[in-house]
Amino acid sequence: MSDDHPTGSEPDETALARIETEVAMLMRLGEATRRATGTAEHRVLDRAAYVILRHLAAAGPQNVSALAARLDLDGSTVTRQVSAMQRDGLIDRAPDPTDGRGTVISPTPAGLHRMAAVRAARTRLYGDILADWSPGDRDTLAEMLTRLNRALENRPRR
Amino acid sequence: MSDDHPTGSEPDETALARIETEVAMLMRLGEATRRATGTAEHRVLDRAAYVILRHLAAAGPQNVSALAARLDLDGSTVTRQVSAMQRDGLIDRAPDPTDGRGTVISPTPAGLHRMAAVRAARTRLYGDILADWSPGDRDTLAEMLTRLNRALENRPRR
DNA sequence: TAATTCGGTTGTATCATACAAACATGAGCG
DNA sequence: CGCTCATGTTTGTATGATACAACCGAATTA
Repeated sequence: MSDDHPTGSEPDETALARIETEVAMLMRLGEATRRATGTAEHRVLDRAAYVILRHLAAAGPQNVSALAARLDLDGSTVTRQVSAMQRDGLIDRAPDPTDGRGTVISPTPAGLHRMAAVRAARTRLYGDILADWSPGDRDTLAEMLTRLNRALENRPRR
Repeated sequence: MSDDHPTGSEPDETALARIETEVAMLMRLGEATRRATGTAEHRVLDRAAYVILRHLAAAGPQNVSALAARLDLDGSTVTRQVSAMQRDGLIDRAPDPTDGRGTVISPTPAGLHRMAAVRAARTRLYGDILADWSPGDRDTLAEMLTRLNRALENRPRR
């Protein structure tokens, strides 16, 4: 690659282009990795189901809209996700006592357990994948990913 | 792995767990970001269509199987993707002269043009999102993402 | 109280993807 | 050579993830 631009050397533009490239690739490979994390017995948690559980565990029970906003998903998508998760016993829905319209979603013990299992499996997988990385490099990667996500979360919305 | 565990503070395990968390989140946010890159006129390139074009541009024309292996996709998925891309004039298919079974996929000028446009738009978007990052941090992020992807590509396959 | 907004659900559509089966072609072997 | 097996590709079918629009009921507000 590295099509030389006529504007002289621009290391910054190059970094952005590389970030763009690698994020796109990570989307693909990460998807494949996710699929690879499933074992026969316990169905793989959906992309969204997993992050929903993670978020409920981290930030406490909350309603559909809050989840949708946080995960940048449409409300209808979250509704369907939590419906499926309720069917599977991963979350509970209860009417919001303070607002007759809302329903509060909370993880069930089974949901938390499943989430932890998936998380452990994936963490193990990353341990294998990054087996030959130094602790310092792992820390740097974790740090950079965290900062990237925070930046993405704060991006100006449509 | 090294003899991790109860050696007091274990920054390494924490780093892996954080990486796992942030990759999962990046999958979600990156998806949203991708959708946000589309303008009304030109349809957003699919997740796969974009990486297929990128790969064809970088590694030259190749057949369905090679693309599938490289992108960790099922062959049937690639077939359908390239069918759609052919319909849209983004790629050409020609019988492989050296192997009657194969078809060689190559990007069309229109496909390359579209790819470049999407790439530019996304790079610009990342420029906005990372506006307040130092060039050094951007380089570090790019570097870490690249290394992560290389590690994912080399992961032991099923 | 009527109008409006807000939270949630359902209807419908699209895309992304996989697995299995079918099919054609190439390769190796008796 | 002709059979068998592997390989490249496609098609059939299923599932999942997701959005947008339309809708309903409750809350808020003018």
